[in-house]
Amino acid sequence: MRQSSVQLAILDVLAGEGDSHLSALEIYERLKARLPAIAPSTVYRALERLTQQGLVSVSDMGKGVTLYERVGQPLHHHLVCTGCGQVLTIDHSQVGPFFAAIENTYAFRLQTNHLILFGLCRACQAQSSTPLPPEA
Amino acid sequence: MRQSSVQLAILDVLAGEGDSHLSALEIYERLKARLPAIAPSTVYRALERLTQQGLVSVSDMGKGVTLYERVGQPLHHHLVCTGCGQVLTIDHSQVGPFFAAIENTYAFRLQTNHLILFGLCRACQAQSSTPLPPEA
DNA sequence: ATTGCATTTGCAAATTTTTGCATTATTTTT
DNA sequence: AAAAATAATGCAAAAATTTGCAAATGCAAT
Repeated sequence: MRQSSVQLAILDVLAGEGDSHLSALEIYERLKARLPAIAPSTVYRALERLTQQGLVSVSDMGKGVTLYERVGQPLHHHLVCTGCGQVLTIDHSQVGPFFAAIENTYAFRLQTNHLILFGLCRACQAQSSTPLPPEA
Repeated sequence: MRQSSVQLAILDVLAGEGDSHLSALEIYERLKARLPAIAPSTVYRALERLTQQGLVSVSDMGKGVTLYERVGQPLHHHLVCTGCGQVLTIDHSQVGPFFAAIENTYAFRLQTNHLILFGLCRACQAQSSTPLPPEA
């Protein structure tokens, strides 16, 4: 794998946005400022390589688009509430031992470093078990 | 949530294929036999509901498409090798305790019931650390 | 059975993502 | 430094997925 200006620019864009989650097309838009002739497919392919290299993580948060984020230390993961859309960030310490166990059991070297788990947050659990009564 | 013929038909199609992984469009094709006027968007939306209900699981295996599978007991998960594409199936017993810990720690009720983890299988690990020498 | 309401569906259009291929860059070899 | 080999890029087209909206359907309460 060789040096790619696009990859560097993508990392820079992600860092510039405070390492928040951006979609491929959002990254593409921001990239056009410095690389006017860039094509969307190039962004998709560069993101794919960055992901393979472990520099970027992919998050399908249940929106209609895939989001990308720069991988930094410490690693983190997310819980996404399917009720209210809230996103909780969880520390890698909760996940690391599980990953290690998988690697040992299956002689597998994990590249996934960013887990997205869906479910219901406490508030939405309460709401779904006790539906709101109609207004008095 | 009410009764939907499309949802029932989808479950039937998935069961008929031996509960293998099918893409939304593959399901759509098979559905057209019995529901000639069905639209792709209907399949996507029905799959989304089935997923929310925990009856179907979603797998992005790294191909260009999302795959769907009927959820059955016992639950299982997958390790996908990014080197050779091989898919290992792992038992839920490896994952259950981890899920339970997350639920307790964050008062979160997980709906995710099918994990896809990427990495390198043993063979591909060996290959990547010791690149094959050119043929003699 | 009929009515009223909320959900699901089909269709068309918009978006997002992937793919094939020729060209351009970068690295490696000579 | 050239040449050869390999990987990245741009472009256009294809494929996959999402969205808006009106019509159809299922459910519950008459």
